Amino acid sequence: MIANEKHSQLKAYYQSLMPDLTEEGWAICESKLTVRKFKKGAMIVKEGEICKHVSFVNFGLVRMYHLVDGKEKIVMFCNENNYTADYRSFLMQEPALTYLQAIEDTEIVDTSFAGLQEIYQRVPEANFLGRRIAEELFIDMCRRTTSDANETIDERYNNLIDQQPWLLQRVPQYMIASYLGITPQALSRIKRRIKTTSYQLAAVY
Amino acid sequence: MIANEKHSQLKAYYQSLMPDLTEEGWAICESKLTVRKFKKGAMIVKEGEICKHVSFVNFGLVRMYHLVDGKEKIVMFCNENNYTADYRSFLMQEPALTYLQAIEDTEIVDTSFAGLQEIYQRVPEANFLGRRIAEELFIDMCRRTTSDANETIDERYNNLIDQQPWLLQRVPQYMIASYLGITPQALSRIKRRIKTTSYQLAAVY
DNA sequence: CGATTTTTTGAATCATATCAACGTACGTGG
DNA sequence: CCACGTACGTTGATATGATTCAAAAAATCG
Repeated sequence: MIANEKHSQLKAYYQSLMPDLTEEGWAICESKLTVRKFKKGAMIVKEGEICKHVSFVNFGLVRMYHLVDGKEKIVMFCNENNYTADYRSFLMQEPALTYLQAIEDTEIVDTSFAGLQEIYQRVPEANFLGRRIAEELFIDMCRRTTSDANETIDERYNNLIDQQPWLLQRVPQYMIASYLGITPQALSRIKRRIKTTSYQLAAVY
Repeated sequence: MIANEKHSQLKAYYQSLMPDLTEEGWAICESKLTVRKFKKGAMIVKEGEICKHVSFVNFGLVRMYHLVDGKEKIVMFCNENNYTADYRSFLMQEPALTYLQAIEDTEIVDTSFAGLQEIYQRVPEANFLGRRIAEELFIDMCRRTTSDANETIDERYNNLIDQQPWLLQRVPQYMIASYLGITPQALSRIKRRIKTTSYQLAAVY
């Protein structure tokens, strides 16, 4: 079925977190899903709106950012096979403090707040899933905070090169800079510094 | 009963999050609880150890901090009627990246990792609780991140005065500075700046 | 190819860190 | 009760690193 096709990635994701999800359980979940597409640059959530869905990214790339004094500060990027949302806004059903924007052509699978509550009620395993998603998000945030606290900017940029090299391919540098919490100029200077440093290291051998 | 006495605050907390928790359910939870006391200055969790419990604070005050280049960076304070833990370490059963220290004489109620898994299995509502706790932690972390991203240090100090005035009473200034991510000297200067600014404002009236 | 966007570079400026010294408060032992 | 030591807070001088503003160079796209 075509409907199945659209949700196959999400089904795999569910099954990886809930190994004993039944077909009936999945059918209930699937009945609550809707698919949306966004062109590159389109806004998915705007500050002040309530974030009405949690959205699983089938393909594409989404950035989450704050707008402060007219300047963007990127909080995170979400690529395919991850959930994206202003999860705080979604959970509390309060206005979002952030923007979510597709920065590539993007397809997402939405679950509404009411739909998720129904899933929690009718599919007992799903509370486990909800717990695991919140825990994962929390752990990610810890990682980020720890890295901000413990690492120099040079180290954080190097880690990004190691751990998310695809970001450098898919995202302009000024967004990387924003994500690292510095200006594009500062990042440019860091790159130069790292390049010359690694030449110096190479010369030692 | 004396045992009940020690857990009464936690029971109230559970009931606030799980209104339909049965007495049987609570009894199962309670059978997994243990109480520990720490003198002011005692370490609850050290970096490199696995955080074996989530701990509900009956009374006292706990700080969570990183040690980086021999310097402490405080991440959060936990006072009575809150959970404290290196929750990342606890969830993943991996070595902690942080320290937890009692900075007042403190009494906590522990739930072990194994104990919590058993609670999740035997008390269905508890998955909901676990989800809510993870969600709460996540939301708190969002708040913190948002505030770090959007506010000047002056604003963050002012917000702290408004929102957690008890911290100023119970915690030395150099810890507040560490929590705000600045040196004690910088905080001292901020205080002076704010004082003179508010005099100037007062003079307008 | 030309137009626009993105990145790089330079110089001036600002904020905070750092180093060092001094002031203050508190508590303990003589 | 006072004197001293320790811990905490304040203040000043200097250094460091990032930001800002401005402009040139490079890359991208229609």
